[in-house]
Amino acid sequence: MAYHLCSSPSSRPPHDHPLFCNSLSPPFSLKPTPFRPSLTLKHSMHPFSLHSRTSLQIGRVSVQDPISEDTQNSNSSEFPNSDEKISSSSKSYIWVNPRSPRASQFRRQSYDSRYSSLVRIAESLNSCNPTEDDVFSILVGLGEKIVEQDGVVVLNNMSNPETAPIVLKYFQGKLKLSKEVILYNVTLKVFKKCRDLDRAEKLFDEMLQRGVKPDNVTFSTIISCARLSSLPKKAVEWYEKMSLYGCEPDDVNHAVMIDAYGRAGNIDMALSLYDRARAGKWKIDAVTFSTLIKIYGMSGNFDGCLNVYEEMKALRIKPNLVVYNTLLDAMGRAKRPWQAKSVYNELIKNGFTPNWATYAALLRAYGKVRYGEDGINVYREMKGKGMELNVTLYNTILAMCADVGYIDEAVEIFEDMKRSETCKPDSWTFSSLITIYSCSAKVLEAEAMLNEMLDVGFEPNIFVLTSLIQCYGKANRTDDVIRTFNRVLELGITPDDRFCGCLLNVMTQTPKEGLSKMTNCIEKANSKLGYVVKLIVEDENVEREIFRREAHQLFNSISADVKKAYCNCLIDLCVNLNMLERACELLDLGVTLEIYMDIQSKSLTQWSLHLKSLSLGAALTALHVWMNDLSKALENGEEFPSLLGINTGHGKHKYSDKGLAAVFESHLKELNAPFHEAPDQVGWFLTTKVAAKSWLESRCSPELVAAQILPS
DNA sequence: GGTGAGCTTA
Repeated sequence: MAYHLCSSPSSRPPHDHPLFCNSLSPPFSLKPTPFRPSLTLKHSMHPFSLHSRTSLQIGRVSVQDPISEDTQNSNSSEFPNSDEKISSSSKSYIWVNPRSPRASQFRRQSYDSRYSSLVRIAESLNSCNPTEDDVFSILVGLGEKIVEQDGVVVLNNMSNPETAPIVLKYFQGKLKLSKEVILYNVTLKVFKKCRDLDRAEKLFDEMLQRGVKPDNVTFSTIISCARLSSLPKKAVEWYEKMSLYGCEPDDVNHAVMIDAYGRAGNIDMALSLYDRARAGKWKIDAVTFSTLIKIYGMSGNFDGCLNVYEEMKALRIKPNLVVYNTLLDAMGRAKRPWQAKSVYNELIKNGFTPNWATYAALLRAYGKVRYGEDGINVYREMKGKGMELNVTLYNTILAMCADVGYIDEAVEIFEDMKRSETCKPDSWTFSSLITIYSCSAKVLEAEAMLNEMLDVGFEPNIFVLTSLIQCYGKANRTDDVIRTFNRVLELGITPDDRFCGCLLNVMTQTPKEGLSKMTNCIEKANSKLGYVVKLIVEDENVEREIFRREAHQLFNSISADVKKAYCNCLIDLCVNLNMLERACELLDLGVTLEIYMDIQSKSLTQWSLHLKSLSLGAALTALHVWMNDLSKALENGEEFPSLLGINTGHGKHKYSDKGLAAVFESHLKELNAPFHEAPDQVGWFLTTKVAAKSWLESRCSPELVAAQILPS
């Protein structure tokens, strides 16, 4: 089943990107900024330091490398199924020589038949009325010769939280129990299956009242019930209560708690339990290791993930597929596709067969960093193996296509999906396709896809409407933007930070006459943002301090992942309106609030300006500030380094073939600046100390430079 | 009688 690529990304027509005009369209990147862990994770006891290189860090795999096709290896069974959990403790009424080989077989058969009848009884108890009459009448069927173990087996196979306590009561009344705690524990297990922590807690109180002492199993069951009920903090509470009841946590309790602490967001505690587990030589299995990798990944400590992986190998614990998948996912989130590829190769080498989670993680890893070809290769590999893709996998591939701007490929995959017998496009699918068209301002196609979505019965959601607004904005159709915005309000959808960011981005592309309409929308969507925008568009004379204070308050009120996008757009708006001073003010605020990090850097040999992830307006503003700083340094007689450089990044942003680099090249020429593109360093413009100094000296006063970079 | 896993988007 060959997959044919209709076009390569480079065959798309170049995006028009003139320097200063209303079509100034900074590639609007709403990528979340890397998560910065608030806790420093110290693992002093680890045999591997967090900075040590692990086997997966060696060497970078080329993007162009084909993904290994060597995936036909059969999966060796890592964990033979042990099916020996059922102990034979029932009585046999026919004498068989206990030493004969037939004896154990006989015991087993006899027990199996008893066990099956107990399971059947449990099943009827799951569906009967929760009354003593009904429950007891079923249990009478057990006969008079019941033993404690019968109660354990029945309750252990139950799932009805209303009848289970009545069953418990029956056995308590019928038998003199020697291990009552076990009956309580299996009843708690029923509540755990139903994620009913309330009932579990009530039963715990009841067992205390009856004088039954809880044990470690009691606690691990309740703790696990809490974490399955998405109440990890409750899980922590119960764990901390253990010693009050004379229970010392054991291996199993710790393994559960590493997970529960991780889910409760208490990463320090999770890791310190892990440290204690290692120091105490407790048993830690592959599942717990995968939990640890996930915890490190969530905290943004991606080297920590690799170290855990190395550590488990050092402890001779065999990774399983889930460990590999978790690691793959973490490397994707870390934006390290080459390491994701290494993990993938390693799991293949070790004989595992990739499953959907493996492929989904790989696709996300490639999509995030726009490794389009690699992503499409994953799709080809899955199709080549005849894999049945599910909706999520299709959606992940389409999201990847949206990330890298593969329109034709997305359409083909969408058609393939519609032909598939096992899954149908859902609202996510349509949302991705609408996004793909919107990012390229293909209004007709986006609208057609919207109609197709409505035809099959999906309501437009905030994702779809955000994309459409972006589409109309790019196509300069302000009235359609306003119409769509009103539709959002009519549908009762609350604008979120990203939605407002999109409106703001549209505004940076809106011709002057449309600005007041856009301001109105933004005011309705977010009054704080609306106010700052109004100050920029309508109030030239507002005091600097007041403007800064309002902008500061705005940045404090929005989520971290949109701050840079907002700041970029606001600066673009200022630059579009010839307000360089305001732009500088916002850039400075952005630096102060650490929205922008390390724009300028100085080493002994090189001074640099880093413009990656800045919008065009923000980058030009930063250049202006840098040039002024250099002039000041020259005036002050500061020693210049041998090299000065500007890094614009590779400029391969999706949907924009002309990145910052191309725009800067011509802009630097206009300024007569002696910076030249470095042949061996993509995205770098370099100059020497001598050339820089003579150029700075030849420039007029800094004020005139301002005029030079502004649109005429 | 006890732990326990990857699945999404602007």
